[in-house]
Amino acid sequence: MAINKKKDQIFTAAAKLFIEHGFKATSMRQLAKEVGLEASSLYSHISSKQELLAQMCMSEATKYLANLDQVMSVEKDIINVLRSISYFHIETAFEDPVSETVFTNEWRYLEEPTLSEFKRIRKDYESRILHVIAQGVNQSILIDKDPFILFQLFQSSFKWIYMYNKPSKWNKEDVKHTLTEVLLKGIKK
Amino acid sequence: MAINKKKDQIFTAAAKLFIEHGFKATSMRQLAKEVGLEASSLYSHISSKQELLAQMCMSEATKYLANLDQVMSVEKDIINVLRSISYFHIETAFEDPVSETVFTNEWRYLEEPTLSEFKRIRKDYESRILHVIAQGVNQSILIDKDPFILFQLFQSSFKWIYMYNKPSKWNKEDVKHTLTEVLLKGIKK
DNA sequence: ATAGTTTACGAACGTTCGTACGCAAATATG
DNA sequence: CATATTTGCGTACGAACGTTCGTAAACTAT
Repeated sequence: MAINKKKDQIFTAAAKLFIEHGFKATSMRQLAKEVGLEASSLYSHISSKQELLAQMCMSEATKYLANLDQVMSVEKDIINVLRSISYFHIETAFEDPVSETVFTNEWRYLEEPTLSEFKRIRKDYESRILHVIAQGVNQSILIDKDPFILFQLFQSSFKWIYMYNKPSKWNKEDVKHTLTEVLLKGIKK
Repeated sequence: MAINKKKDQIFTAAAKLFIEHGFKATSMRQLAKEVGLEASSLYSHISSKQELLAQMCMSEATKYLANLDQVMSVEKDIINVLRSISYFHIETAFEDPVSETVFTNEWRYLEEPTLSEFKRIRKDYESRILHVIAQGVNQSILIDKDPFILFQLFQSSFKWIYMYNKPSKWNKEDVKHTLTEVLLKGIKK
C-alpha cells in the first residue's frame, strides 16, 4: 500500500520552501532536490507547480471555514467564539505553519479559476468573523470602535507565528493563552 | 534642475509593483511599462533590480531606527514610547505603503552584503523595542506575560494596513487612534 | 515468470528573466 | 552653434524557469 507517500513528501517539502522563500522564488529543481529527485520526476506525482499551491490554499481555506462553522454552531457567546477562533489560528499556525503563509501571502499566485474560488471562501470566512465583531460592538460587549479595524487587528495578530516558528521556540499553550487573552482584553468593552 | 525625476518615478512604480506582486514576481519589463519606457532603458537610471529593493529596504530601516532614537530620547514613559512607535508605524504605513511590505516580506530577496546590513539594523530596532516592553513588564506597567509574545503582537498589528490600503478606505487618524488604544489596552497591566 | 503499471531520469522544449551593448535622439553645457 | 552628456531603444546574451517526452528501471499483480 503506502498510499502516496512520495506525493505527501513533495507537498511537505513544497510547503517548507514556500514558507522559506515564497512560491515564486521556489523552483521545481529546488523542490526536487529537497525530496531526492530530479525536477522532471516530480511530474510523475503532481501535475504542476500551481497544483501544489492550489491544493494548499484550498485545503487551508476550507479547514478554517469548517472550524468556523463548527464553532459558531456550538457556541453563541461572542467572546467565546472569538476565543475559539483565536485558539484555532494559533494551533494551526504551530502545527501546520504553511496555513498562515498561504492565507496571508502566497494565495496571490493562484491562477483562475482557483483564485476566484479561494477569494470567495476567504471573503466568506472573513465577513462572518467581521459580523461577529460588529455584533459584539453593537451589543456593547466589545469596545465602541470601527469593527473593521478591530477585525483587522484580530486577524493580523496571528501572522507572526509562522515566521519565527523555526525550532518551536515557544510553548504553544503559552502563546495560545497569552495572545488570546491580551487580544480579547484589548477589544473587550 | 528637476533632479532625478525619472529615477524617482521608477522607484515609485517599483514600490507599487513590489507591494502588488512581490519582488520576485515583478519583472523589469512590467516596471518599464509602468513608467513608459523599454526595459533596457531603465538601466540608464538604475544599475539593477536589486538596487531598487536594497534602496527601499535600507531607507525604511534607517527611517524606523531614526524615529526610535528620537522617540526614546525625548520620551521616558514606557506607554508613551510604545504609543509613539505605534503612531509612527501607522502613519508610515499610510503614507509610504512600501515600508511594511519590505519590512515584512520582501527583505528576504536582498543579496549580500545588503542583506546582512539590513538584518543588523532590523535586529537592533526590534531588540530595543523588546527591551522597552520587557522593562514595562518588570515594572508592572505591562501585563505579566512573556515580553516576546507581547512584542510580536505589537509588531504584527500594523501589518494589515498596507494590504488594504487601496483607495485609502479609512481615515488615517481613526486607524491610528483606534489601533493604538486597543493595543495598549491589551498589554497594559 | 510474465505482463502491466508506476516511478525516475536525461535531454530538450519554448518562454521569460535580468541585463549588456552599440547607437541614435534629446538635452545640457560651453 | 558646437560639443559633451544623458536618456532611450532595439537587439541579443546567457541563465533559469516550468514542463514534456521517450525510455528504462523498479515495483505489483496475475
